[in-house]
Amino acid sequence: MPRAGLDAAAVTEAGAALADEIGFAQLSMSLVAERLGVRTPSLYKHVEGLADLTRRICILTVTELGEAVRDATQGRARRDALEGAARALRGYVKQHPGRYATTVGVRPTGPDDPLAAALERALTPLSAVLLGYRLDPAEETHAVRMLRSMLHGFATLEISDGFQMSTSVNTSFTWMIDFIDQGLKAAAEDAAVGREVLPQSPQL
Amino acid sequence: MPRAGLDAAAVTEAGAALADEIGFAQLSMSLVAERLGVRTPSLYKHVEGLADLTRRICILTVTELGEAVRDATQGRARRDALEGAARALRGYVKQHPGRYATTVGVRPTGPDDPLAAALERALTPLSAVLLGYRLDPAEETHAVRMLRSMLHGFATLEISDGFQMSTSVNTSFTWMIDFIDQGLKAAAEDAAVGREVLPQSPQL
DNA sequence: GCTTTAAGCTATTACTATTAGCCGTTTGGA
DNA sequence: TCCAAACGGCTAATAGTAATAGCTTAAAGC
Repeated sequence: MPRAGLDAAAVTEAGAALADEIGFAQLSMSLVAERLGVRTPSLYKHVEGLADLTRRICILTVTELGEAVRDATQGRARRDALEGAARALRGYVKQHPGRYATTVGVRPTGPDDPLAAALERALTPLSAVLLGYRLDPAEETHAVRMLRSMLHGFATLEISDGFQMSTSVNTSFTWMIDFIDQGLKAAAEDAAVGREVLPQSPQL
Repeated sequence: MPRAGLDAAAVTEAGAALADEIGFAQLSMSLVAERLGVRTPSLYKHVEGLADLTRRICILTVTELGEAVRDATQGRARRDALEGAARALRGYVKQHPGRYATTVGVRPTGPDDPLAAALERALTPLSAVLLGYRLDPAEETHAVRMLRSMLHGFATLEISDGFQMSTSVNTSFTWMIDFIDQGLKAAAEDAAVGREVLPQSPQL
């Protein structure tokens, strides 16, 4: 019996691809094994089980997503960066709905969990986008959470075909980006007014 | 053998309660049967299977959610109504995470699907909230979608403990409501400027 | 009170994940 | 180069899942 040359990464990649094709809910160890031309129990030499496989796909996804958002915001600022990040995330989710589904409802088990690091790396470019708006530092966490909520919510509703009406989803998406951009500008102006009264004013 | 007096509604309610307690992913026909003091196959006299049960829980959830949002916005307008709707939705999801999980990734099969009607009823109060801001009618669908995305995204991230930092999630939530309220006001002003040039101006 | 309907049941089938243990391949050291 | 140990595939078996078939009896209607 020849070896298939598998390892954890290959099993994870096969599982991720399969999840995108048939949906995360339909993902099973047997189907992953079948795709790899191997019997089901063989997978357990590389991953600990379905839960472990799901977790590995999740980490892969968060990593890929973070890189996509980072690439899309490099060298851009404010609205350009915001739009780049938003479109990158939306595009990734549309292209990899099965992978993305593995990320909902999981959280790091501890600070040394590789998922924690991946999540932090993925959120960094979002923070960077907001940095360009020069918000009140106290507001930044709130803004990241809002941005994340909106993008995550939009993407999940879109892939499940949650938007009923025929109105263009693309137009709604652009409208939403504009809405956030305008709101962040306004919030930044408020913050700038606050900064003016400080001694080390940036205007001088 | 005495009868348990079950029907589809009772099975659905038991399933919904169980999903809230143990999580939707752990929901099974056997556990629902156990909770109702009945053998598993007996459930099939009332629901067609796990998929059907899930669908029924989903419809129940969307209905309850719509009622909660409607009650929370009755007699209020603009920011008050917005905050009421947002808090009602967030509160429901926190209280019924299992029920809510059944609603992600499902969509009506057709126009006569009871889920379609329930969804429309649930979205009506959201539209009503936005009506108070007197947006450009062409923007209203976009605004509903944005609002839905943000609230859905925030709620799902919160119940999965997706927000890492220690910064208060409550504060972030209020900040987000303010952000939207301010943005809608600004968008409404733009729309009002557009209306001014029309003959039947509302100012007169 | 009898008949019909329907709600429970047991038994069974066909999946699923997972573990135990075998056996041949590959690899690394003498 | 050969041998041993580690490792990656396998078969077989266990337990839990959804779902169906068909029996039996309780409830409802004439």
